[in-house]
Amino acid sequence: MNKFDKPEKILATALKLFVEYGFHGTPTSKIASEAGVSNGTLFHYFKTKDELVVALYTSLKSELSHFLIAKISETEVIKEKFRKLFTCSVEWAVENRDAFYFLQQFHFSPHRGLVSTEEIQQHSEIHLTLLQDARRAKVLKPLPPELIASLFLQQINGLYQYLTTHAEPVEKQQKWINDVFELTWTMISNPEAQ
Amino acid sequence: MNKFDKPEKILATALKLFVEYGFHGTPTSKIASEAGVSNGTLFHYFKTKDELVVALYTSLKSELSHFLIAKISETEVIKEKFRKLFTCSVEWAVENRDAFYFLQQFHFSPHRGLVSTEEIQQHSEIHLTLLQDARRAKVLKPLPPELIASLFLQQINGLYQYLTTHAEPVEKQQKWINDVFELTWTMISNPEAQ
DNA sequence: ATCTTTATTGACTGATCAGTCAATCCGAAC
DNA sequence: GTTCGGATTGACTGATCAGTCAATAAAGAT
Repeated sequence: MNKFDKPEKILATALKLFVEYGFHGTPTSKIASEAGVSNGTLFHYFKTKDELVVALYTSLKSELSHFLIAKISETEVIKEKFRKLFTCSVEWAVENRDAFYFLQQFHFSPHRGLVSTEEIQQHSEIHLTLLQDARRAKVLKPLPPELIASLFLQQINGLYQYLTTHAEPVEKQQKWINDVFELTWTMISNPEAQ
Repeated sequence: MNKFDKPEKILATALKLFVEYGFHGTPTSKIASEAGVSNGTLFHYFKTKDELVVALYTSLKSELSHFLIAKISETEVIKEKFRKLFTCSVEWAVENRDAFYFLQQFHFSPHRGLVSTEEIQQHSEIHLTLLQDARRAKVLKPLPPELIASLFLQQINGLYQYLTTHAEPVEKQQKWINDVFELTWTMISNPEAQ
């Protein structure tokens, strides 16, 4: 194995094990051995176990973030940007179940406090700017932006939950994703304007 | 302290500590000492730490469940039942932040597998029967019931998230709760029938 | 070729902690 | 007042595991 791959391999292995056994249930020794490196190497790249957990979180967050930014910049109309954001988020979540699950797991763990607020906000920058654009264009209901953001994100979550627990053919999945997006859009958009 | 209070006191203390430090970050010894009992007493009432975690989960779940059932049985019209279910869930969540947070934390932890599927379903019985009633009355959109349930639950979640991170006067909170319920209802209900 | 830095190893340690247990305590029953 | 079963205690243990370290190897640098 190329040395440059090792930290990546460690992160990938940690993800798999954390999702299966939790942070506590996964000893660093097991991560190291399953990743095919020695105990010491793991601590060479990540000073502590906590640092490894946080590194995994930021790595996945920015992966998702870049993926979404790339997809969204292709479109122009605001509603279509929202649609892209929605569908791509769900698709990424379903195709990277472990990663998406881990992000939730992390969110509801004390490790969350180890990530600075700025870093967290930097990753939801897309959502915020898109929301501001929509606000300026007056296409949104008169609700607090943060509330709209929260509802929007939880719709993605709800869909992820459903799709990962009910096996369905891909076309059906696509249909639900589009249907739920339309419902969500009706929910948050202002019928008066636009 | 009355001996009958001890298991309850242990559960309450565990809740507080689990939310603050996580399952792993909370030694049983700390739970015992903060609850004002000895190490041995804790293990007298709960054979293992895992059993304590699961006991806390089922205890909170059934507390919420009974609370909701009591509130809902007061009303008759289906939409009003949904409204009650929604508003009461959110209010309970906001007034029992730690408890609601813990339920999520538990949900995204390996402990989840320790609770039998039947037990989990038993606790969401209200949601399921209400959903079946609504289905029979044909007031819902033609989507899979589980998908509707998931979206409904995540709306509660999104609102909880917003309300717990943005301090607002109680009247405002009430307004958002009602507004979001109406939005949710429009989202899941069939405008044709009713 | 020599020197310096960085990567890698795995045996080791010190601390932590879940769970045990023998001993006491307490209250209820009769 | 004696008996008996559960409640309570806290010191103790065996196992686990995060993180160290001294030694070795490999990779660059000049």
